Amino acid sequence: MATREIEVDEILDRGTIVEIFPSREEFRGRLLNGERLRFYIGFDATAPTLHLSHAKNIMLLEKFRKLGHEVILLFGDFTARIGDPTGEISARKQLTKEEVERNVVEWQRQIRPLMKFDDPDNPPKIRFNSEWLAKLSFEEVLYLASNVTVQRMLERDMFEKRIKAGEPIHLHEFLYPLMQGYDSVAMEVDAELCGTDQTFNALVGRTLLKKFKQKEKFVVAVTLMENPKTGDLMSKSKGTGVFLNTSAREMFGQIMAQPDEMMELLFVNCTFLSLKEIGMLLKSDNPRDAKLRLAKELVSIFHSSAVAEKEEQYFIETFSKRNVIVEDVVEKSILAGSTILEALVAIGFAQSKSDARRKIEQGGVSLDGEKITDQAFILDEKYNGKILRVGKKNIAKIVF
RNA sequence: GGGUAGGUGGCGGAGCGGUCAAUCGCAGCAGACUGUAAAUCUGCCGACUUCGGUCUACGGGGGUUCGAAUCCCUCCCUGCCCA
Repeated sequence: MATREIEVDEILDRGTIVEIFPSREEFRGRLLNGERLRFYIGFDATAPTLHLSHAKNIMLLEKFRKLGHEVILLFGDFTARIGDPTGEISARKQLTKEEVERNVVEWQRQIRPLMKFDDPDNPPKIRFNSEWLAKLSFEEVLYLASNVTVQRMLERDMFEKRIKAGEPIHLHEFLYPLMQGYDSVAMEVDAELCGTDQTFNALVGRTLLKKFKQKEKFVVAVTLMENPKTGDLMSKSKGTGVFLNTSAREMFGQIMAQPDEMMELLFVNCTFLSLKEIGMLLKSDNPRDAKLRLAKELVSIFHSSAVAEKEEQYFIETFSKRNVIVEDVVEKSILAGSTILEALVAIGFAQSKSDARRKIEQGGVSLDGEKITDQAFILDEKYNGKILRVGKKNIAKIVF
């Protein structure tokens, strides 16, 4: 059937997939010959917050699931103890079973809009790699390790970089690719989706699977959410992330705060718009309009189109026209009689009183549009319902 | 095991007895300009403060000194070279 081919090619060529091992053509052939393949993607579930990069991967996996393939979300609860070698020194704290379970519940809640968990015919599966990794004996680990050479390990760019930079590499970090590789063996998967930074690990898995089970595993390397201009990844610490567990309003704002050069990546990987339409949007006169559309698309996916519509209006009024819609602002309750300093800290608009002081001194704090200059300003009931604004982004209606 | 160079704020990296809450760069915050983008400019960037100050900080501990991030002892950690 030609329609199937078109579907498959769309997935393979959209741009999300960067590289396929051993080759795109072999993978395509297997996708088209009617067999049901087992896909998996691994997550480090140490943090309960997901961002769009996770979303992108899950959206891709969902496409394969819809084609009828089996998909597994693997939570690396065991590998999380080491952490993928990124430069951090020591073994990470082991998460308790409860913490892992809580994280998984939280994850599912956040990705529910992206994947049909309750599909009766082909539900996605969730697994944990402690299931097999925690059981390996030292002997088995040795055997595993005997299949990979130090030279091969040193090929990994991260290790190479660290050697060049004179940074330590701990021996246990070498085990990370082995463990991740063993996941493939334990689950006997046909394909692994991974970020391009994980290709090495995934390929180790390919080697192991071939050796132990005489099975060909495809490695599908997926683009990273990397700023094409600066090379920075979307990250929390740089404040460039778009997080999935936020309100529609915050998400809208986070998208609008994205650099222009991120738009194409986000459109292609995180929306369902056609490449043609994306191309047209990116050519529009004011990049801001394309970004508004992007924000609306994404908020629609994670919340609803009605909410997205409303948030767009809110955004335009509040930030473009600088009107404040009083009824529509988040309420923050504070204690009557608090000083402005205490209140700013209490509602999270300042990190400390010192920080709050600075913000006031610098003219960043206003109440109902009037700048506050007095640090000793007292907030009491007569200000109930007034709008407190700190900087551009922090707006709240204060209630007592 | 031997030698050698190091461990400073979110990161990079100065300082090597007082004037160090610690030069500078990045990141961050506030303001101006804007499209909650970028670039640019200005100011800020440990905490508390009755704005006089006070407290906590330069791997850990101990010491010398009126005074230590800076000197000494000891412990821990890391790179590199040799074995």
